[in-house]
Amino acid sequence: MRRVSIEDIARHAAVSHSTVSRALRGNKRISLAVRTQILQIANELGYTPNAIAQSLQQRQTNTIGLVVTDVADPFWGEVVKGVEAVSMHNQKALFLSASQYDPSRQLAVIEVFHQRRVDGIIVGDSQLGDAQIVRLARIKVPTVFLNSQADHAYPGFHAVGIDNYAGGVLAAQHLWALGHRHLAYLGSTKRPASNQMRGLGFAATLRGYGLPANALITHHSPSLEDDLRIGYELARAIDYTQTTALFCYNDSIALGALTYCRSVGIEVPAQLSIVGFDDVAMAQFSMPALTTIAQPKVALGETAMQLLLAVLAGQPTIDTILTPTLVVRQSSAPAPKGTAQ
Amino acid sequence: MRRVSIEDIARHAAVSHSTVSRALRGNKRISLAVRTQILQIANELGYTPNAIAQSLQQRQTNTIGLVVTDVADPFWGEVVKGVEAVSMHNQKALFLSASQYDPSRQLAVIEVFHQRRVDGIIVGDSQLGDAQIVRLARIKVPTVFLNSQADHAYPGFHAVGIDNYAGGVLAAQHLWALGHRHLAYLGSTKRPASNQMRGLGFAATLRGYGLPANALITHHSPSLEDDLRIGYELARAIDYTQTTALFCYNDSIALGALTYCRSVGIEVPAQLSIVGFDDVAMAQFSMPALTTIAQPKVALGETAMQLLLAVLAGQPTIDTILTPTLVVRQSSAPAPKGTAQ
DNA sequence: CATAACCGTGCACACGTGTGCGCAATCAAC
DNA sequence: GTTGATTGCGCACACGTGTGCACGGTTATG
Repeated sequence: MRRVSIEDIARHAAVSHSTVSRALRGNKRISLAVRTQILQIANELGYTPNAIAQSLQQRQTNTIGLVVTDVADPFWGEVVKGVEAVSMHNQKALFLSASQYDPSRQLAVIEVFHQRRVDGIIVGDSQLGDAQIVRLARIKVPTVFLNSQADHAYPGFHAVGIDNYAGGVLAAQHLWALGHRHLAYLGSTKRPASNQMRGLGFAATLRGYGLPANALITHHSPSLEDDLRIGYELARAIDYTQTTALFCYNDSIALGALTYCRSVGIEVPAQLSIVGFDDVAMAQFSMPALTTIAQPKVALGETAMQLLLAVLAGQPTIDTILTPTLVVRQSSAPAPKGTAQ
Repeated sequence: MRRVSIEDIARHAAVSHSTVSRALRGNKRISLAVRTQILQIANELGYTPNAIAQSLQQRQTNTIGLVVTDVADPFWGEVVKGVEAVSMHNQKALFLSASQYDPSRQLAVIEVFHQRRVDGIIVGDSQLGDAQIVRLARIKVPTVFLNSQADHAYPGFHAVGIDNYAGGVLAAQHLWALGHRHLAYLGSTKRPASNQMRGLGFAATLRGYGLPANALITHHSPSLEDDLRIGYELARAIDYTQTTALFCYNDSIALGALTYCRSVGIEVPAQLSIVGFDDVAMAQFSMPALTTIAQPKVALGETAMQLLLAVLAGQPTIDTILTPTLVVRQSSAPAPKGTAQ
């Protein structure tokens, strides 16, 4: 039942465990004859190095922890994919945990990671409050925040994210250019910061164009339900005798809204334009295909992991803010005639 | 820079590290006075137990490894969610890795897990060949296969999955009852075993009803591309002057097919019925909402993890096969008149 | 009062690995 | 033949934790 260790190999080869260790690591001071013999014995015995013992010795685990809000969310699925790919490629094992949008659970997960002595941590969609951050800062584990919902400006903390405000601006420019003059923003209370920035960029841009304040409606769902359902419910609350365009916090909400529209016979995009956010895989295959503000999701994950690796290597780093892009598809079109002011 | 250990606490409390260890673990033999003092010092010093050292000592890491084909796939996202939830709830940390449908990479990941001395492994969608399985069997780590693509009958190997054949039967019964007499199956070559069973259950049932062989077409995409795109391409190859119903390997393929149909003006379900498989979140929000064979995805992940925990606890276990269910929505309807033979 | 029972704590080892230092043997140089 | 350098390997320790055993001290018992 016991696993084979370098000690066992040493016994078979009639040498000390030190010699075996050096031979396996390719140390030059071990003679070729002994080295090849040891390698062969190791192979015969089916030796697998014990990473736990190595970690203890080296005070480094080659392990990183990733905490996201929900693995089943298509957005985070892609982010995780990016993180995992870079992580794997650099021989780091990846701990994954989900916080279910619960800040206290987010912190709990991080502390478990710390117990496991991960070399670094990536926190997706951080919703940690100040008190929790202070607690976190004490453990001094290099941490990268990915699309954080707050500014965490501490030494040892780094960030990767996208420019949510710019995303809101893009949506506003697009819809304004199409002639829409009564619009609504369907937001998410689960992610307060990014929600606010997207809405702000959207609203400020429209107001800059001269849109009166009462021509822009903002709705946020208070619930923690599935985003698709939230979109469905929020869309139901809109007065479509006026509103001709929806900008949604994300694609799931947009798709939920789209579903509502089709169920009550509102034609998209003829009567109503809908713009989403994220560009999840499904967005290009919905009917009509969804116009959306695309986040480079996989790149976001990759960048976060690369940033963390750079931090671990002691290289100087700077926080990264990626820029979203407008992807025009079929869910947005010129405003119906007679609706412009 | 060094982390605080029980040795440090011992020095502050003027006791030995043994006493500290026992105090922290609540050993009855330590006096209350000493215990409370030690706990306080530990708190002040910001002590966090070193799980690595504990793992080495206990020869158990409280860690499990999960390998799936693609984290960004909505199906696996939900499965991972289930695994993670149970794992977390039982104080086990979860290593996650993706194999990208590459069997050799799947094996490589497993060996990394073994190096890390995980207590158990869950392999999703296993595509390991016999040689690889033999190799795997040598390391003797309790392993659960989840929706495996092959029979891996070895001691220490367990399995959780769904009855793919029964799923095919359900689809056939449903479409036959609606009067469809010319049908097609759109399959996936990426998952040979489940693909075959779903197709077989479908075909055998139809043949049992008396459907002639040439009235059932089967298409498999050879590529490893995105499933949505595969569905789009496969749907394009069908002759719709005859075929009135599609049964698809999974929902992504079905949604891809649906997209194709709408792009060329084929009305679903009036002209064509489509049935998917999996019941991903998106299925209920597509237009029309997708009739599908539902897999209990989260339950699948939960069950796999619970089975693994039972194995680790030395309890007797039996492999589990969950049953899929038919979910009727709007993408399936009676066959158009005049098409029945 | 002597002995036994019990309670609280420390010593020492184990888990598996890597490495600084020393030591013996071989070899080259003068 | 002595010295010095070089090569190949083992000893011993460290990483942080848990635990069997022993040991000293206190209390109960006869």
